Amino acid sequence: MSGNWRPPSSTDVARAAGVSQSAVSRAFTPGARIAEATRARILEAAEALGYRPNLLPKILQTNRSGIVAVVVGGFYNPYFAMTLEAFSKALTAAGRQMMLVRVDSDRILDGVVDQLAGYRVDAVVSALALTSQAAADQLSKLRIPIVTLNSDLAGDWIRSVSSDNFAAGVAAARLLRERGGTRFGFVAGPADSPAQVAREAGFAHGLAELGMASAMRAGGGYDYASGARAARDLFSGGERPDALFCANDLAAFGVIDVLREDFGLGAPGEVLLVGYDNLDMAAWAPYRLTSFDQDIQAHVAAAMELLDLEAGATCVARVVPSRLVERESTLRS
Amino acid sequence: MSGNWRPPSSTDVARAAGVSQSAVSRAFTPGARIAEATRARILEAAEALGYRPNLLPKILQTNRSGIVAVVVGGFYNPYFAMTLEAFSKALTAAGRQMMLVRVDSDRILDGVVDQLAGYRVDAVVSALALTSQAAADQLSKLRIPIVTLNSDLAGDWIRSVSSDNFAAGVAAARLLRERGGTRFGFVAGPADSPAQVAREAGFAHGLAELGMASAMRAGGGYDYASGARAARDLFSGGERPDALFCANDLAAFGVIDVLREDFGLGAPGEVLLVGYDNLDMAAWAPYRLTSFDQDIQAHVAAAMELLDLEAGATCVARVVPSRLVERESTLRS
DNA sequence: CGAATGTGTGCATAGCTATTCACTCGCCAT
DNA sequence: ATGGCGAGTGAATAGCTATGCACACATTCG
Repeated sequence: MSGNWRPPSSTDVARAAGVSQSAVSRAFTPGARIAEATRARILEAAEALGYRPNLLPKILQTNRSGIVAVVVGGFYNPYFAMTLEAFSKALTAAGRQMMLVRVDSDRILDGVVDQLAGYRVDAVVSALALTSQAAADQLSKLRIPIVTLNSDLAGDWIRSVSSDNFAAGVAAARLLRERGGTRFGFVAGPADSPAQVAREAGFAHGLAELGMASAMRAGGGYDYASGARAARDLFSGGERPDALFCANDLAAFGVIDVLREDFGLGAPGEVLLVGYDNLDMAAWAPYRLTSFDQDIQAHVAAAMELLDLEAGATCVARVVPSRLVERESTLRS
Repeated sequence: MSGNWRPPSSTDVARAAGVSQSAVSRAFTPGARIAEATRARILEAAEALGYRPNLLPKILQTNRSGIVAVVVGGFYNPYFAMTLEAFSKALTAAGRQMMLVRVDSDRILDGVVDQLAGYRVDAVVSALALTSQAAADQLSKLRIPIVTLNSDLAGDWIRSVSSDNFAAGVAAARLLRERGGTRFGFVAGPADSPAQVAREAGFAHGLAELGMASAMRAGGGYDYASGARAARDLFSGGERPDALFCANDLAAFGVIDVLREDFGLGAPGEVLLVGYDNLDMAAWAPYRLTSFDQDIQAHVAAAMELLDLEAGATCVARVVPSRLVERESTLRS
């Protein structure tokens, strides 16, 4: 109604209850020294006025906002949604708020850092597949802690949580060999993703250990279309692989659909397949995909711990093991 | 390093540059009266100190934080991820920040409203399937505008954006009839979702208009498992439907997989199917599901408009038409 | 009964920025 | 020459809360 309305302040409540502003503050501060009768009167007045304590002055003094910024690159992959959900739960449980920041590629530099600093966010979690070292350096200079997921940034205020991508790659090679694979293929993710690089390196290492020829290679993205393209590339040539490790589940689904539709190769069946992320869909009937479960709970728990490390001198890195969940995609028909 | 470090303030910069605090403020305020030479000297000093203007004092005075809270119930449905992504883009483009709040059921009351009010969020967007009227009333009393998506809350500061769920239900009935359906079934979402209720009502209305018998009914959730259960229920009895309208795509996928696996009913084929949301997956080979596209861009654009309506006296509601995307699930084999 | 302890309350202040007001110059026009 | 004007700058202030300090009063103990 009125043009310049202003939410009630503690002073307004104090006036209404006939006490001082400090009394109001104490009424809302657990453990503060205040008579129960006074407290009741104040709460009543506050309720009537619709008063809620303004958090900003406290933040202004302490420079601790209780806000954690989570930076993501997009949501096309359900894995991000799962991570976001887990983070949201954990932050809420810790009494903190999540500020969600979405960036296209590395345009993060243009003002986003300024914004985050301006709001005095307590820390930044980067769930970006690719993260800009420049942005990280800026945040470091501002002494804002950063926790990266599956990334390989380094710096004073940077901590990281990763899957043991390399070990999983090795395990994938062993499993596929054990199940009877002889001609191996790797469906790659984007080249600038450290997770992709480590998974591929691990797979190559595992194959070498087993004395197998190195894998054929296709793909180059974490999305469905990229997997579909990779499958066409791999199976259009003369020498077809019979065992595939895919950089993630989403790409694996693209592979499976193309194999079935375009090449009549029913999976499970003629081609062995392993993915990564263990999405809900991996258990669905058309896929039944063997996959590495990233144990998001553990990732998030580790990240939450690292958030509050104030020292920040040494670069802390945590590695969370992935758990292999085997389904029919690694069974011969 | 030092225990109580404090980020540089405008006063620190002023001291370093040999000017007053107000000059520093003006150097960072576009269009402020300041000599170019002075400005340059200040920016240099600010850069050296790593100064970023603190946004909190301004918020403290204006009570406008630039933060919009987005409330969601979970991310299990990729549709939420798509909505979130679109909102994030729109808010960033408008120079605002997103605070993401996740609530289990209606525990939103327990402190979340207090938090949001405390941070002085400019508005709340509720993407919750089910939303608590009590929470909405609290926010209204605080004069915080709310925009709900596909909900039916009402109140002074509440605006809503919805799909034309009823019309889509009618359209689904007509399409299924046109394609040859004779025995209809409805796979329901959760009973407390207004969207579910409207879709079902529209479907029933459409069938009645066509002079068909009312639909068999099963399900009761928006998730995959609920759809799977519904399919078993519907096809275990004697009279099997041959045309299904599913409350959303996720449930439809569950239906399709069960029909194929448990009953050998290939879809597309013997059973006609229509879903809702037009997820990416609806286009994938195992599904090729006819679905209603909610036009998220339009939803978000409408919501962004409604956010800044300051008047708030009348309850504004926008309806966004859904677009039918037909695929093979509505073709007879 | 005096001192000491404890309880409850008010006063004053820090924290940082944008903005208004006032002031000083230099310059132009009358 | 002098009033007026515009540009550039500094001082002061509002905005709200938590908290340290001081004070008043009640209670208990020696």
